[in-house]
Amino acid sequence: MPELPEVETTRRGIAPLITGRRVLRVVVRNPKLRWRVPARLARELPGQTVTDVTRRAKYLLLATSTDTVIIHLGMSGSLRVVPTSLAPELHEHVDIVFDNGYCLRLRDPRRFGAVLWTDKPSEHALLAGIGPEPLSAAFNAAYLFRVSRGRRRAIRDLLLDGHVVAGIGNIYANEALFDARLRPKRPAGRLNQDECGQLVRTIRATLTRALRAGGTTLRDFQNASGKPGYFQLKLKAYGRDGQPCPRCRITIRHIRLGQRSAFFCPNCQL
DNA sequence: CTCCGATCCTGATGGC
DNA sequence: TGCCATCAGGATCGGA
Repeated sequence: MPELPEVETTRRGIAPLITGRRVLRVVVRNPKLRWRVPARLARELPGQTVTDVTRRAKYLLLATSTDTVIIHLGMSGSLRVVPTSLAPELHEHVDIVFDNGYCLRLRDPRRFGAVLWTDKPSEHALLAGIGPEPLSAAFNAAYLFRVSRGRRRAIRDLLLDGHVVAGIGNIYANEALFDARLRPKRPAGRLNQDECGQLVRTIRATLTRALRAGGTTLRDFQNASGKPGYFQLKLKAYGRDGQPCPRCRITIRHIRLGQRSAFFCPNCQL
């Protein structure tokens, strides 16, 4: 489940390999992803040179002088730079072929990902309105306190809302709440300023540590070199139901919150 | 405005 | 052994 650390790990892996490379062609073996891969992509991109590889929330943005390719890894997506001659495997749906014999290859078994084209990224519906990056100064205690006022929804769900804060998925939301000693279902509007500050700090720390470990690999995630991340070894709450809390040894509990799992220690998270 | 459920998809897993 | 149901979940959409 690529969240911010996994997408950023992917960005760092592919950026040095494709920046400055000219696109020869785009091969779309299966256009049916979360949204249909636009035909315009294969028409417009050839001949253009990748000038920049950036990330916003969980979106990877490949920029040329005039266009931007938007890539989302969904739940099961991964990107690798491989020799163009290497035969694609099942679920390897899109290649962006470069002038040096290599291509950027998207694998996405569950096809929740996306490959889109835009010439005005700042106005694109998916990118406009995204909340602040959690590792930026704009995401701070005052901001979280302000946007959570009057909200009755569970704090776990507020953290998953990309319009509130970018790039956090279920794994890191649960982990940050564990470290902040806050229950996933606490109504967001009930957090005081100190708790908001604490949560901002644990979100930052969790994402930073995950980034250092190369992300979390539960099943599908692999970085641009095909290697897994290692943060799953450090998870304290997520997926650990029935096992002892690393703080107090009480058994970690699993509940269903909305449509998703939540994990917490019933003793030390309030 | 806010919130929640439904939706898209495939592969792994567990029960019978 | 095989079959079927369930679950994983990012982000949008529509309706309450």
